[in-house]
Amino acid sequence: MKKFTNRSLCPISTALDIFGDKWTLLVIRDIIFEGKSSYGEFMQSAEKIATNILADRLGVLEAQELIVKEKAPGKRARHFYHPTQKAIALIPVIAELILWGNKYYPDTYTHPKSLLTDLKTDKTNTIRAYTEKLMANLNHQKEKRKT
Amino acid sequence: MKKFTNRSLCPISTALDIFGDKWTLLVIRDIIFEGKSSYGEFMQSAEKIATNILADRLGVLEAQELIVKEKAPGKRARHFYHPTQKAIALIPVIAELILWGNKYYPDTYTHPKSLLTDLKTDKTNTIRAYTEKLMANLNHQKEKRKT
DNA sequence: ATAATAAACTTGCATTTTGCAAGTAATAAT
DNA sequence: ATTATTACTTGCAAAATGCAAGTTTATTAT
Repeated sequence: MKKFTNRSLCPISTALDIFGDKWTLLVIRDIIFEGKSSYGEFMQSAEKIATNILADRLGVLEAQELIVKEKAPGKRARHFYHPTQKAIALIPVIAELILWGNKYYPDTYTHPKSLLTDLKTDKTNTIRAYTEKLMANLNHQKEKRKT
Repeated sequence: MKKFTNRSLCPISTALDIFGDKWTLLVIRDIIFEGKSSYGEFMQSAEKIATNILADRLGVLEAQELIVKEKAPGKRARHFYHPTQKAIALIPVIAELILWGNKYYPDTYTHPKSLLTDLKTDKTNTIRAYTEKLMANLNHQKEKRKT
């Protein structure tokens, strides 16, 4: 696993200490915008992450409390990876990244396709909608844990 | 120099292909928020970038047209590195990164210190103010080039 | 009960990137 | 002419990445 060091007390560098690489934010993207939650689903993304890198990044994300790992009920040796509030709070960052990326690389597109058009049309409400939906799931799980 | 490949047509992965590492965005930060413009100034930042990494990243940023390199008039072997519109357009991304970083790592702070409080108080106008100031400089240089 | 299948990793190893120290080239001040 | 400053380049060790293959645990099929 990657070692974790804080290079400075800058909030940008502190954020980059966690996900300043080519892969970590793509896993977050898959979880947040594509609704993916399992190892196999992450492996299927277009960028073709290597299995050892994926395992490492899931470990980092869990250690930094951006995701929680849960045993899937009944289903084989399957696990679910769910976002925490800390990951959900990255939605505005990723939304701005999408807008920037598409502005300067217009051939790019998102999954789902509507995400990009929605962001261009009404950024604030699109971010709010994704955030609220994921926060609701998060509360729903907490409820389950209580019972 | 780092080789450049597009892993997919996702705007996020395309953006990360350029600055998905621990250093590139810090150089952009120095240029945009701290008004730095020379090699020596970048070297002085708290994170202590290695000189070969800095040289590499300045090359990437120039190749990707996020900065332009200019010979400093009269002054030694000095160069200036100025942001292009493409770099200035990253301000919203970095602003959201700052807010996220400080929310989950409250000990962090920005240079200048006012930047963080301004973003918390009025994100939209803070982003606009930084953007307009840098865009004005950019236009001013174009004028100079004409004469 | 046994075998086959599937999901989620782990391991080994070659390649690439990073980090650190030292050296060099071009210009300018003294 | 000598020294200092700025912006690099080079060499090398350490770490991260990428690829292929193997392992583990659990479930389904026979």
